[in-house]
Amino acid sequence: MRVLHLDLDAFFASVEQRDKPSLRGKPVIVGGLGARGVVSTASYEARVFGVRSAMSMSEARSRCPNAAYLSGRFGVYRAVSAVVMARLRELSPVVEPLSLDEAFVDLAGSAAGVPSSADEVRAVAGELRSTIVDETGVTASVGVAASKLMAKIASEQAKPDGLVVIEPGTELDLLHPLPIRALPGVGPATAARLARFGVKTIGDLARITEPDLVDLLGESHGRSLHRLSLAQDDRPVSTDRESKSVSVEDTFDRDLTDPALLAAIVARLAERVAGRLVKAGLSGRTITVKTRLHDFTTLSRSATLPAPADDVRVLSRVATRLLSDVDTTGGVRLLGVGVSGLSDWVQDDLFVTDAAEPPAEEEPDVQVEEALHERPSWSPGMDVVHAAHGPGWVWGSGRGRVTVRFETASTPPGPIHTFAADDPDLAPAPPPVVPPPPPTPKLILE
DNA sequence: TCTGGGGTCCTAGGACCC
DNA sequence: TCTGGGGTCCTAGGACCC
Repeated sequence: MRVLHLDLDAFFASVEQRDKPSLRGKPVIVGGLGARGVVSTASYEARVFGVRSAMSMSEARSRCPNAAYLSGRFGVYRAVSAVVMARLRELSPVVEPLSLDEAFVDLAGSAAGVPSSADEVRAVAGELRSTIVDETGVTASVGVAASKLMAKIASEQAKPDGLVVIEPGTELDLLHPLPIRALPGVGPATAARLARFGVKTIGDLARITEPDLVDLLGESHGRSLHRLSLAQDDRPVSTDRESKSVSVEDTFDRDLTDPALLAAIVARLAERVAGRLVKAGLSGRTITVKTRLHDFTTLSRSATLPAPADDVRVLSRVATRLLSDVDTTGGVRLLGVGVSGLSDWVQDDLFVTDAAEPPAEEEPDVQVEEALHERPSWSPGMDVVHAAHGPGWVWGSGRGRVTVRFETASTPPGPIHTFAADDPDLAPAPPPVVPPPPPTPKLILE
């Protein structure tokens, strides 16, 4: 009984009810309020009406028209979450957050050591739960068991606002009657596949031999589910998980078709990704553009650079080039830009101390040049122009016209103005104006 | 008005190398 | 001379999780 799993109950909705007493005891639904929003969290009062996470808001509204619909205040949720995580770290430094509202704790990392009896576990977990309610005003469900798997199953059983401790040796009694969907890693597709073989419960699953499961689900998935079905789980609680990708995506209220507009949007998404990379001190080699078409088919196009980049211009150029490989004529409902293959060093650093490196210095420019040659003369989101209104970004282009938004990194957003493509007023900006602002110099010490 | 946004991990095929 | 075998990297897609 060394692993503790904590899950805050209907977290976002609970925070809203805490801060707005008129919402207490009432159905509260937090999610996207736009035309294509989905439910992020439904309070327990809303769940009575069948409202669930990931359900479309339109369905939620028809099931529960009288609920309070809120878009969410993520800054507040982050702050509450930080308080909770801090309490967990007092219990043991070995904490693995899974999201804002969920974390594992390895109690073996605590100064007090692993609680030796179930009573002791109950005392520790009970105190934790009451501290959290006192300090944050939201309730937590807690599970404690010998492994991550069983701790998570236990906290699920404990919901809402409860505590379940699984004593060693009793795991299979609890696990085997549960539906296979209760196992982490069994989603709709895997459940449907297993159902065709009459596998409904975790106990059914445990009776399938490992080779059969591997045949059915593949090497990795088959092996791991076989082990989990027998409550065999030695995955460690790991504190320092480095992020592997950074991405940004937007779903539009209606499908978009204008190629110039799509290109401009991809360029802005690339800017947002670049901003987050720079802020985190990261750069990445592989750039991916995600496109969801009108019929929900999802395509991705990616390109890998010779060296990691975090530069807006590089990311924008590559992303728009990747988008141009996709047939968007039928309409696009979502665009996204992501960067993976991350490094925590920045290639164009001003002070590179290791003189032996790098040939990487030149190579990204080759990519940039290539990308440039494949694009029209005015590139949304990338080219900066200097016209009657002052400096601005090219926001859209095509069909003989160019849309300019008068804004640069150093000026606030200005008006959007449309020019004829051959308008003499439309001149490339002098080089010094080109954003982004110079990054603050970083010194590589190692 | 069906179906968000941020991630992780896996698979499969092809290129390329030894 | 008629066909290996393993490893790595890259791309695209898909399942899954919160």
